[in-house]
Amino acid sequence: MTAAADFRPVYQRELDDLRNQITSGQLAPGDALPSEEELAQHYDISRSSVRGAIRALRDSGLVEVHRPRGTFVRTPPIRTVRAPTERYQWEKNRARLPLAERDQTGTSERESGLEKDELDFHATYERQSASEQVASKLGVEPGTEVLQRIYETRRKTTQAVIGCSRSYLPTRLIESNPDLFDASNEPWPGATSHQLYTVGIEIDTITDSVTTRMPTVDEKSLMRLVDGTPVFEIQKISTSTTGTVVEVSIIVLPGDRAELQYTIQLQRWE
Amino acid sequence: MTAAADFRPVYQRELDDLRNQITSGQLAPGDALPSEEELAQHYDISRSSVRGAIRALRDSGLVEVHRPRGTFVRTPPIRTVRAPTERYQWEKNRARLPLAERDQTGTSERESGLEKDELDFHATYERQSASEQVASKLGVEPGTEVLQRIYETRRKTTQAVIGCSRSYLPTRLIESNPDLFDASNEPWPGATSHQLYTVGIEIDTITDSVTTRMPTVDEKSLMRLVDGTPVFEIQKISTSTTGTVVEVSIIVLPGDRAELQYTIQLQRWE
DNA sequence: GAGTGGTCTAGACCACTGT
DNA sequence: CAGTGGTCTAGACCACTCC
Repeated sequence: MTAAADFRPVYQRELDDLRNQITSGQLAPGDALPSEEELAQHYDISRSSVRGAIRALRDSGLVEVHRPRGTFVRTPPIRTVRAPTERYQWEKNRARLPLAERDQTGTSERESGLEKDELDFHATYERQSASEQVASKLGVEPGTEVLQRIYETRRKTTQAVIGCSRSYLPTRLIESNPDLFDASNEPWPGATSHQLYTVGIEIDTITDSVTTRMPTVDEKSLMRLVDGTPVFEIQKISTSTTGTVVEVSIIVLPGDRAELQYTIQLQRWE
Repeated sequence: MTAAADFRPVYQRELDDLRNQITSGQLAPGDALPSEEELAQHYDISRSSVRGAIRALRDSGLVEVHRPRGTFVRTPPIRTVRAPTERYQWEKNRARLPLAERDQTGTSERESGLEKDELDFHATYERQSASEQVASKLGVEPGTEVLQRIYETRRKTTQAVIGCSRSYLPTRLIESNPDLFDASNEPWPGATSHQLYTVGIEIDTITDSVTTRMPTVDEKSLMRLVDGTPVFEIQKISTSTTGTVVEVSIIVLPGDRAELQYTIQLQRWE
């Protein structure tokens, strides 16, 4: 039914209308949208069509649903800057400091801008044989024994995961220090840089390969991601001063709350 | 109707089933899914519910729809690696080479792995007053005159946009060379590095701030993105050897076909 | 012309929240 | 208890492509 002056799908009118109201600020962040029933009556369309429009708004991150309270204009999330260029150097410098200083601040606190007691940190260790993918990155044969370490940092208040990483180290490189196989030593003061330092390894180069994708179902609920939020996946490869790949990490970060900052210093002319 | 042995939504059974078939390889990339009607009969649910499941599969990038041919298992797209760490240095080095050498290969070809004649390159220039956002990045007063340059690189065959960037230069810095205001000189051999070289500017540091988000409606159709594909947005800030910000660029890349690779060289111990 | 997915309607019941 | 969004059904018509 209804006038067909418009050739586009019925719900487009509602979609455009709401989108305009939001981007123009007529509907401010935090404001509630009318209920689906009300919208259906207002635009004289069925509730299914209303839901189509709202889905489009969700997918583009403009609104979020708090069931069963209603649908609200989304407050743009604050992005935490992660600056690997400086961060990795900072970590390396800390590795040779005395324990007292290494123990001061962990990397997660430094970067998230949160205090130690606002964060829950969790580490799981497991000896594994390297999958094909990990092996090829590490430059070892598939099946070679590696130590898998899974790190999760959560906000204490909400228990939402802020960042999650899986790290792989060939066990052969680190077996001279049995402490490195014991997860209960985490959080290790001075992080991986210091752990490797105890077995005589110095990191020379780190390569971050950054990709973006939609989260898996698990990641979505773990990180409390709203619909239409992508994630960063960073593959971090650390090479030692002897040219060996010593660690591969896969880091997943919520795409709406993270910003990655890389600084490239160019060589001077002349 | 139907047995309620399962507490989850009706379409979950179909969703899990199809997801397994795809990840296990039972349904290979390129294979067609059964039609919505067939699926509805097979799982004994309504077509709307089938569509819910298919939408979830699309959103997680597992299938794509070629209307009205059918729904197909998606072939994982090939990611083109973009390595700014080397790329920016390469561009800078080229700036002082003779014209003949600068003219050889452009940056877009080098990085996309495609030949010059497979790409369509388009540039638009416009003098503007700086928006608040651009001005704050450039470190100038809002309203200061800037040159906006919009670059679009398309695949010649499909006309799909491979990358799009908007660059802003304060006109004051470059007014000594009128050629720099003429878009018909694009593609300029040696790119921005050489353009700035002609007005005596040497770039010292470049900072890339990488974020990820869902594309706007326009970006989605321009880049021919399938549903559930995020984009990278890179804010590139170039600083000259005198410490002045000379260029701000905003680069948007398709998230399913791009990979960003940054290399961090650490200082040696001792 | 057959078959596909896109859109749409007009109903219905549910779990959950806040009052 | 009222009101929300989530799920679901059983129909319908359409534009489009491929044969």
